[in-house]
Amino acid sequence: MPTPQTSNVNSRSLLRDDVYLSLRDAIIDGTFLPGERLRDQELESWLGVSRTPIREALLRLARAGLVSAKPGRATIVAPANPKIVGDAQQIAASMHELATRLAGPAVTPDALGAMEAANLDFASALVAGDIDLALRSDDAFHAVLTGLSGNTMIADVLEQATPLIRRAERQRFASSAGRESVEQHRAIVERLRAGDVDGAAALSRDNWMTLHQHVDHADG
Amino acid sequence: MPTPQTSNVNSRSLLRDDVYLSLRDAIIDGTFLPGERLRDQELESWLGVSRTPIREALLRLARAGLVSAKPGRATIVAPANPKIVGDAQQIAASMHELATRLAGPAVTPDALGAMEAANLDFASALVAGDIDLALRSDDAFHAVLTGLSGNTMIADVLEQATPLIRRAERQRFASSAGRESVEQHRAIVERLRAGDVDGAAALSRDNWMTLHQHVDHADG
DNA sequence: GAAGGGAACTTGGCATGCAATATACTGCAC
DNA sequence: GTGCAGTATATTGCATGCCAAGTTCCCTTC
Repeated sequence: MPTPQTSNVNSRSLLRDDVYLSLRDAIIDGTFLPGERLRDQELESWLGVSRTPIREALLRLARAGLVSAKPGRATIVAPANPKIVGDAQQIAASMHELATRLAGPAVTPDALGAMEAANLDFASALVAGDIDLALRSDDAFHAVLTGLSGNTMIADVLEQATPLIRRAERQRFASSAGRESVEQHRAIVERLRAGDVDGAAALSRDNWMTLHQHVDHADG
Repeated sequence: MPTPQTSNVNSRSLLRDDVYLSLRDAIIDGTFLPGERLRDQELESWLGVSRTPIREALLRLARAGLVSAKPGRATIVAPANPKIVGDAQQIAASMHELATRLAGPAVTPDALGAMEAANLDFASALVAGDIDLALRSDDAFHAVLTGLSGNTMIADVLEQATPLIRRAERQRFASSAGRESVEQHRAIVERLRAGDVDGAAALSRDNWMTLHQHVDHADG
């Protein structure tokens, strides 16, 4: 469990954001299992903060689909629902397709280099079986394009849709899916280098939809 | 200004949701102007509820980009930024394109009839100059497809991206843009009726991007 | 012994009080 | 007169208390 950092006062960090990140990561990495009840009081003593920032964070998590809050009854970690994960991946695929299309004209050799570097990290992390690093490298790869797109809302939507996907991926991460992704990443960079923005955008979408197929067979 | 409904107790309606809707509509219809300060205390006496549900609603509005919260300083209505509105419209266009593509196979004659009816309401509302009814009819038109898509997250994302667009549209609603939309709606229904899902999806996207052009010249 | 009802406990939603910080104003010095 | 510093106020973030709704368990009754 990550220690809550309450001593960081210079950047005016908000407790509710820290709590959100802590809970989000805990749900993604399986510290809190699907269906598990999240009692305010437990989280209160767990994170060392009051109920207010915790409830604000839980509201965000509920909107992201990671927790399911039944007013007056209970707040539980959202059960792993393949249908919902598929929905989230369709959203993510559309966003990455859009980001790639928008980033196309702004792509520089440096950006392509960064993407290749992230893809290499991704590949070696897969070989080493380091799922954590693999997912972070995957994020880094796509973050190049979302950043270059110039549309800041894309990141907001993705930040809302991706956690659900990540949790499912982590639960059953088929290395074959990862290896396919490495090849798809390479193809995206190649298309961008060739100036084929439409092709790169389609590949970005496919990249997120093919991952979907592996998750689709999961059942919580 | 809408009167706050606090007497509705039968359906376990949450105060924070009522507050969110009230504030959202007030910002969209110009009751609260861009840059205007939103003091918790004022809203407290305004809506007749405590600060807690108000702050929870403001957090949602901040994530939707309708309010800009500077921690410890002030919370203001987000200034009308054409760039941000354009970003939101790219998101909305992608979502509607995706929804149309997904809804394609599930489209029924009844659904097409509902869309045509909504489009007629939309057209007559434009003629009558009833912007409120026009926007609601436009929503009803597209809601048919988002509902048929089977992807519930699409509605969530749209509910987050659309208010920004609606506010801008309302500020300077060129009736010409509306008339173009009527024709585009008709074309979408026609393509769906002909079984051309790809064409309908492309038109759905274009429909939201062309609206964008009219908003783009606005400046807050 | 089983089923129904009621009471107590659990839990989350809402209200309110406290603390910290940013801004603005005022007073003093140069 | 201007610039800086100190203080006061206003406003948000955080903590806590209260209340209603739901669930569970036990007691009573058939």
